Amino acid sequence: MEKNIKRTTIYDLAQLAGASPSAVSSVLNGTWKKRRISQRLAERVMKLAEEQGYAVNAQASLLRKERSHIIGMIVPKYDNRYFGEIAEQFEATAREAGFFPVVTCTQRDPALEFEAAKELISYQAECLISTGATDPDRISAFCDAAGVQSINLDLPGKGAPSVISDNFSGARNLTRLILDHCAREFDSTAPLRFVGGRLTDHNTAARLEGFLAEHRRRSIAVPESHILATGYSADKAAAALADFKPGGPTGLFVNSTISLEGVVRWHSELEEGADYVRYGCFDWDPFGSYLPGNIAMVEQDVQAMLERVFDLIGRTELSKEPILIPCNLRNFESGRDRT
Amino acid sequence: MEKNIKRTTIYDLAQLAGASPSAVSSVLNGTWKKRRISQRLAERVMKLAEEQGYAVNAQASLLRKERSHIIGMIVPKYDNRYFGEIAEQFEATAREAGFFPVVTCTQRDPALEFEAAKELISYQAECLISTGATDPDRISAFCDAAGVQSINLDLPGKGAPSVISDNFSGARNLTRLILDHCAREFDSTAPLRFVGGRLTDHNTAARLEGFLAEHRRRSIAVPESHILATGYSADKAAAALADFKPGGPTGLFVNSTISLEGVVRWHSELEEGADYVRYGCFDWDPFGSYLPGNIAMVEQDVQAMLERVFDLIGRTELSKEPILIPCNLRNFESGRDRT
DNA sequence: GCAATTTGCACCATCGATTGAGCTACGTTG
DNA sequence: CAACGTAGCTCAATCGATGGTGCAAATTGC
Repeated sequence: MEKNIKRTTIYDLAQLAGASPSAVSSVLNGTWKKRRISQRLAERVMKLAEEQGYAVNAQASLLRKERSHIIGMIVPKYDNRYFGEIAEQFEATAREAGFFPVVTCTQRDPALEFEAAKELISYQAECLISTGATDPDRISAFCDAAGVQSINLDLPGKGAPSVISDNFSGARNLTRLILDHCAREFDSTAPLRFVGGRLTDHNTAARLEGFLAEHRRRSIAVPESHILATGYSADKAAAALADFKPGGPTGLFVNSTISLEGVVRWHSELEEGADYVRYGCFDWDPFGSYLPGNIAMVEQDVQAMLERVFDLIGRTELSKEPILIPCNLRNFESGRDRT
Repeated sequence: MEKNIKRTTIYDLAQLAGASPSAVSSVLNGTWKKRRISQRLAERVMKLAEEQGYAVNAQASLLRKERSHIIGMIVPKYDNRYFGEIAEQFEATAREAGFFPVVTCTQRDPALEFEAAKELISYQAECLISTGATDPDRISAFCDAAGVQSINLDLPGKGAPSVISDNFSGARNLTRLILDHCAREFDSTAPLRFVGGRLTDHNTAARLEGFLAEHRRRSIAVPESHILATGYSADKAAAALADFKPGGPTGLFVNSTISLEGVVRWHSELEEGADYVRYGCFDWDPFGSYLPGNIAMVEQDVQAMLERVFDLIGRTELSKEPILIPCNLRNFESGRDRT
């Protein structure tokens, strides 16, 4: 770290080895056999590179090469298992496919999303995955203009192919399970409450539709006051429920684990009636099954989603109709399925 | 996406604008006033750049410039709040400081850690943060040789300055709380069990020391069989406890939220005696306070850790003695402190 | 022993952006 | 009207790695 020493370059190594920079380059990038460099020189150069702590300058190398093999992803947050798993699996899958993954977290901030996307394109990313983006179309428009492929994940857009969960079916199945449970355990046919998320958000809207569809199927009317999609945060969910003191069997559909935090807080602070509250949550968390009253969670199939995403990479003329991936419903009612 | 169109360059824009590439360059990088480019030309170029979806080629730009402003971080996993928060806050702090953060996840794989570190250095990162690295010294040795600053976070190393939690004190305080609680609630002075982690890992070792120190202070002997540091995974923690059927008041010190998953599974499957189990966990999770039997969690102070890390950046002649950051003990006993 | 290969490398243009050093045309001043 | 200034550019070298081409020297074939 002494001063800002210039990094070692192939020119330095060439001098030390008494060879030409191009010979050094070909030794270090593995093309030396094709270029008929002797084993002797190759070994000398590799030893020197090791000693000098040489690392190729990717900027220079990529500038010269055709492809960057960089693949970018923007992600809103790392504060839940879903996005954490997406980032982790994306990196692993990308590496396996010979890409260099770069993931960046944009805090659900539309301006930052766009800035980050531009930065990734500056770095010559060959493809950009917008995960849960607030304004995916702005990003895909920019990618289009720059001639870079883009794919939406988790939230759909109109400007690029989208891979998303089948929110409608997942929500309908979860609603069905909670309603069934309330009927069985409490003999109740009261409508559930829908807590968390934002209706302007496609996923929340699709989940609400599934929620309502199942109620309709059973001819249960859902009053407007039961739709508490007041935003994404534990505090907002808790606030939305603050005044609600359940007077009997109560079922809740919780939209996201982050909202679940608020619901559980509300639930644990209830003075009475807590034992008659049952809920299920769209999204999974390992501790979810141990929360009193939680009877099921919907786990999105991250692996399948990413497989579809990687299928799309490099392909052209793709439909922009969202590709729906089924979710897994994890049922905790009987204590099973906790792994 | 039609074919592999060449990306737009300043040469393309220069042609379209009827100007020279250098004029275009200076317009787009903001130095045009200094270089006495007319407002008229500047506006024309910027409009064209917009239309053509121009994005500067960072490879070319960085190759020419002195500094990259790239700052790299490797992180083991995104499967818990601690590392998620580290990654998220690191990115935010780095951006504020004018850096371009690149975070990559290495799955606790030593080989991948090293590969990823080398890649980040290839990309001309000015500084590399090794978070929870299995073999941080190998990485810092390489960084040293390449003339790049490196800093260890979460787990210490000998080759670079380290910022870590005060695991000893945190563990001692947690142990104290659990022992106090067991004494108060059950009138028990039995030694706790230590579950999860690996003793070869510095943090586990330091926490075990804190755990033992508090027992010693109270003259409570801890049998070897109570040290169940059999690895990092829910399954391993559950397996370590599988044969243990508590015959009375029982206290557990759980080392990491990932181990906690296993402990909670074991706890929830106990046929009897579950009501007499109390535990606390080193590391925090938002659902932790709602788990039956969980009386406290240790939250590591990510913000403070990262502040110290950024203090160190760019400085030289730093001590390699680990910098200890105090942890926050979250006490759930009375239902407080759940936020 | 001489031509024909083959081996082993060096030379140099190139990728796109940056930046110090000009260069030109116009206007001003004395 | 010559000398000078300045606005508004352009030129060209440069960053480090790559890979096509070229060219001695060493080796082989006959």
